[in-house]
Amino acid sequence: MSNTKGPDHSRRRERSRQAILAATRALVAEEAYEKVTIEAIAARAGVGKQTIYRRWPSKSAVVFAALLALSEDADGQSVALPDTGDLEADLKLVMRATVEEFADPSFDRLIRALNTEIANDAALAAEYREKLARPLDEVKKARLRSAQKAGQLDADADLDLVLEVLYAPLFQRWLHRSGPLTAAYADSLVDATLRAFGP
Amino acid sequence: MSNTKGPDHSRRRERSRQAILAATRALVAEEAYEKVTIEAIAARAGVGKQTIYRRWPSKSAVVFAALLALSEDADGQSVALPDTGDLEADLKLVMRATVEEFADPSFDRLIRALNTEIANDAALAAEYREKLARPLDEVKKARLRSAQKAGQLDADADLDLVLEVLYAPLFQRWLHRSGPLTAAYADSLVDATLRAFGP
DNA sequence: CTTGCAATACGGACCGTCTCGTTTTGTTCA
DNA sequence: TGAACAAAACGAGACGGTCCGTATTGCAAG
Repeated sequence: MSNTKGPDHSRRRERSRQAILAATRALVAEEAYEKVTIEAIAARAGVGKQTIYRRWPSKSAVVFAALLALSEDADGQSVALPDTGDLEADLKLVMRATVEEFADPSFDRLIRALNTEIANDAALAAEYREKLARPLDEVKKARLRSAQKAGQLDADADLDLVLEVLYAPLFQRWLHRSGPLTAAYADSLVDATLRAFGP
Repeated sequence: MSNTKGPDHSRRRERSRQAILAATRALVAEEAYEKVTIEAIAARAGVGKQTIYRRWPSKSAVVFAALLALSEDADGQSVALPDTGDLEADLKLVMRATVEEFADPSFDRLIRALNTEIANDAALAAEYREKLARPLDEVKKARLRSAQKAGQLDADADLDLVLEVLYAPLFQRWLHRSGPLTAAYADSLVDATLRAFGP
């Protein structure tokens, strides 16, 4: 009954949408961020500027959507942390992997662009926390809760605080380029966190 | 003998320089950062654009110089942390003060602008570390060394790591607006840090 | 034959460069 | 001492360029 009028143009819409997001990711990953303009994205995507403005209100929103789509593709896939029963080993594995991610120039540029937009747009920051940061944090907190049950972590620990102490130093060192991101550094963050919140 | 040629026009130079830096600070503190343009700075300072470009190569450099001048004014003044002999009390005092600083809207905008520029300009980031971050870190590390001698902190602790664990969570929570910055939060960071690096 | 689109023209903001004529400053000489 | 001068830095703003966000147009997918 519903939607019986007119042909289904949603496929065109979806194709151009994907072209725009892919072009945005490509440009952000390879160019200096100030060269990533709406006009450049449109040209790269083979799309009129109006088609971009029809969907998103600003460059920030496009960049965010492009990265959000990335994480949604990977959905249901690796959304679980290892749980071998050894919290220290599992965390070191994850933190070392994180360090390696940040070493990839494309990833670096992507996250740097995202952070630039987020730092100056409170609404976008809220959407980032809701749709990107929080789900990831929940996965990590699930692993920490498992450790609490196993007696490897203080049962009264504030898990948000634990995650901050674990990740924020890494993030800041990366953002400000204030020191090398090595596996040893990842390990020392895990060690410090476990000393602070161990049983 | 040297420098006998040409009159000393440094007074004019210095006056316009100060006008530019003051105008930049005022604009960054009160406007949305994207409205802070070279043309706006020049107009506010009552100065030609060329006078700005004669001294600094980019808006980033002007903004950085404006904030650097601020910190150099306060030089030799409060460049020491309290040392009552009680590390926990002293750190909580300092961290609570930091939390309050971030609550000031002008300070918030200033530091947010600085971070935006720094995150996307490696050369500027290096200058920031050298001239702003490092001196402050040295002051903090001096207090930590005193605590090490007093047996209140692990003598083998990596003091850079201690500072990161202490400050980075606060910085990240502020940057991403991911939670409230309260005195209780400041205290809990000190507590966690001291558990991690205590004697 | 309708609807969404690519392409492109448009006015506006700001960029960074470039003249202008003016003001400040130090020097020279009456 | 002070009037005249030359050098330097300056305020103002014109300029061509890029990108913005909007509006129009003709075409192609459905």
